[in-house]
Amino acid sequence: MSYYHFKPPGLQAHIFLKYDYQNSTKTILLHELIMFKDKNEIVKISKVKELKPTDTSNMAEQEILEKIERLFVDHFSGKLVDLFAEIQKLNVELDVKSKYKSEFAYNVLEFLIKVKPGETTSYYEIGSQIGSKAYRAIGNACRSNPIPLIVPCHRVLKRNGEIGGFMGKNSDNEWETNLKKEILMLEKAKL
DNA sequence: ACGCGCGTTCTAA
DNA sequence: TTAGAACGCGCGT
Repeated sequence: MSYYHFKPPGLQAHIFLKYDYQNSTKTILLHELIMFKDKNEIVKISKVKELKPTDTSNMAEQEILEKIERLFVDHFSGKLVDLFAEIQKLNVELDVKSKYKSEFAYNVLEFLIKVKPGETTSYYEIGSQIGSKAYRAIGNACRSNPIPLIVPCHRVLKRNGEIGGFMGKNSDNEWETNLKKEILMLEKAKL
């Protein structure tokens, strides 16, 4: 298990990818995307999870990671990229099934990937689409999303227009909720 | 501001 | 392993 770190200019967050590189197939299996306020947190997590940094001697691996980074840089510089669709065109497999194990959570995921940059939805709307009134449970499913941004849980708002929580935090003026707002602004979504 | 609803996770047998 | 209590990026009143 390895990690790759970068920071898109314009976004107030560092991005940390946790992945495995399969040498035989030259593909990357992406397990997790984590966002951090500052770089120190990244060092902490990588130690705890016993992750090795990217093997910069492996050109094929490095190349895929830089392509992924480019997509994020483009996206947050205003060129609105469908990250889920574009990353699938690279030699990357998204490891969503290990976290989205229940049928319920998988339904939420399937709906989320249809929400494109600049659009928003609500927990209520997801509920009516998947035939459930468990709005809080939908929130929990979004929270367990292993790859935020790529699976766009940040585009889900409360029905009354409030921002709602993000990455475990739900009170105003937390770094996480401000980040959610910032991302949506960069995506030029109507709030 | 309070009660509700319901999938998931935690906890104690 | 299994029931049941507790917990939540919410909703309606």
